[in-house]
Amino acid sequence: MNKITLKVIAEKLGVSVSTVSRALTGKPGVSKELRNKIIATAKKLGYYPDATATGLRRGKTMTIGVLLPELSGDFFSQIVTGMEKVLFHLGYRLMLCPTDDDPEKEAAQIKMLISQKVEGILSAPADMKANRSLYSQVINDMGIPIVFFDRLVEGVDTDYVLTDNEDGIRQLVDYLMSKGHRRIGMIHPLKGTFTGEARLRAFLEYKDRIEIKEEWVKDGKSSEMGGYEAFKSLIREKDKPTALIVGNNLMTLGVLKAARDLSVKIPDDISLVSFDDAYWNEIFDPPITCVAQDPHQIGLITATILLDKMKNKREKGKRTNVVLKVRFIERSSVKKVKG
Amino acid sequence: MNKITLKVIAEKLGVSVSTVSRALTGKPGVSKELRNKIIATAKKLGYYPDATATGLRRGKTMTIGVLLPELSGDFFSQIVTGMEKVLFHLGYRLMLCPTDDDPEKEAAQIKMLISQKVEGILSAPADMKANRSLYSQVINDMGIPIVFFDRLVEGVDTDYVLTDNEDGIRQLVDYLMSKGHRRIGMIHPLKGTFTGEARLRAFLEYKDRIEIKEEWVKDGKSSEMGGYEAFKSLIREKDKPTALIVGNNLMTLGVLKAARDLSVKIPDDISLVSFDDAYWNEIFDPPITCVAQDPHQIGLITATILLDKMKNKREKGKRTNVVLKVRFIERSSVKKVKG
DNA sequence: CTGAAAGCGCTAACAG
DNA sequence: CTGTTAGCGCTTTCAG
Repeated sequence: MNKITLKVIAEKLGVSVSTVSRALTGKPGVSKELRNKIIATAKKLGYYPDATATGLRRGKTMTIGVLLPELSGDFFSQIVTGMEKVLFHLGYRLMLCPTDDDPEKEAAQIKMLISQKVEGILSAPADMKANRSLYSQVINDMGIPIVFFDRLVEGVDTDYVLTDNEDGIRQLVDYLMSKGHRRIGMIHPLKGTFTGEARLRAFLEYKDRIEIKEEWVKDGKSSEMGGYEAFKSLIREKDKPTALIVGNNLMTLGVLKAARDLSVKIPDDISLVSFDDAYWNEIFDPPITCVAQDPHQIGLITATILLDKMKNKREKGKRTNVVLKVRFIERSSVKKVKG
Repeated sequence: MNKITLKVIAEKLGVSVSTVSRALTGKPGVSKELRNKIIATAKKLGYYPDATATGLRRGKTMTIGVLLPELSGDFFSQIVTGMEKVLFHLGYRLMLCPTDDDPEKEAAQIKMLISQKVEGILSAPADMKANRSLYSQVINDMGIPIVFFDRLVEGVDTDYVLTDNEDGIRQLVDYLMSKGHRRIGMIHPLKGTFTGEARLRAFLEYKDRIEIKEEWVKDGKSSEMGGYEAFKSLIREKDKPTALIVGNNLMTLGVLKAARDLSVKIPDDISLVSFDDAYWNEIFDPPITCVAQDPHQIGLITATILLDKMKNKREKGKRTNVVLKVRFIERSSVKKVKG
């Protein structure tokens, strides 16, 4: 049960360590027979290359760090699945780092990834500004390529894959208006996050065309629980909006639960539209009208861009910035009202 | 922008590398002042310890491998969140490895984890038997502790945290019987997986007490898509069961979608119960009766057991085997019928 | 085609 | 309290 290293194999075969290394890593410079013999005994002995040694020697580790708010929830896990799909076959592993949308935890994770000598980082940053200098340091001083997805940090010059949040919100509001709604509320994603700010801002731009009371706008904290609470307090107002925009799919879940608990009928008592689709949105009664992103696709694209950056590290100035459109899906969670 | 290593710091301060190492790792044997000075300049210079070097030197890496069928889906991501909760604060990182329930991919991931020198592995194995000898080799030859969760591999002697699948199925069937159902079908999780086999087997034990036609039992492949297809083909039978057990929450989603697409009314046309709860189960119309696991809890327990194994590596014989009970939740997806 | 040698950055005896 | 030394296992010149 002794540890099997190159040296052990080399001694067993009476050759040198470097030859064994070359044979096993598929490098040229070993006769075919010798190579096969080496491969055979490596397998027989149960040799597993030591990634820490390789990593130390080469300064690279074949691992990609992924920073994201949370593992649970449909949206990010779909994204990660997409990333994994493109990266796994190329031999890369993912190191997933949940930040809980806490900039300090995010910073700790970033430092950890630096220590790990990751070859690249994919990040949906916790906060729009908090770790700006750390991110810049990673890119410039450490030379680790970063691609942001879903969210970004202002002032950090790098590639990103975002969704057109403004357009998404506009599609939602315009639709509601077309159905006669003029009094609209919103439960938006966590304040401080890129998506939270962007979606809220886009919504508030309608303040001259529709009625938006301050009490109709709540921070749903991006979570089921937050959406649940926000809806409860919003629906308690005597003067209610006729329609509500919910800023992501987790919060929609919470809102629906709250509506059920309080016997609020959708769309009769209040109309509802959601940013993000989800498998269950179509099954609910009523099915939820929404604008849909394609998280799996986001993952694929983001990973592909990183790969490209890692390959062509020369073209320093090049930036790939993608902004994806959402898809509007009309279902039955909005009723027509008189202006 | 040169790489900052212990050596750089040492030279800058005119001390030796080992002193710097001791100071930075909090080991005794450095005067308080010197230590502070070292810590200060390390920070000023932007020093990040090289995990590959530390890992190589110590043979340990502070990382835990997690093998699981998939990242997406509520169940496993909740489990992982639980694991992360206990492991992160102790300085461990998780390396998540999706297997897609494919034993070959699983084997590749395991070998990768060995190479990575992980300190422990948490696994929901892809197949009940496929990688038995590899798992045993990891435990015995490599000395890497493993804890199985949700599923296990037969014949691999190690700790595990499972759910009482048999009891869960029994509660479901008994409940259906109490509502008068005697013709029951099942859409079970992927054949070959521990949970798939266990839940199916438990169900089939009722074959003398209720009617179970062969066409009423389908493999839903553990996925939404699989559940969707299975339900479609099942409901097409002229002779249908009066009630259906769906073997996990992803498949339930698919079944509900199919029911909607085909205008099959639940519970009027067919009654439904589900293994696993989910946030949305309560919101659906009708809300779904089910037996619930607590995935977050599973994660916490599994991680805790692994931690314990890593600490007390001496007690080789000790095994912690947990079997968790499910919680029955009655909602409205089953109607009473006449026996 | 093959071998010898020099480290990658860090830790852990062992001396002093 | 601090420094010196010897590697961890691997890759990569540089010779032959």
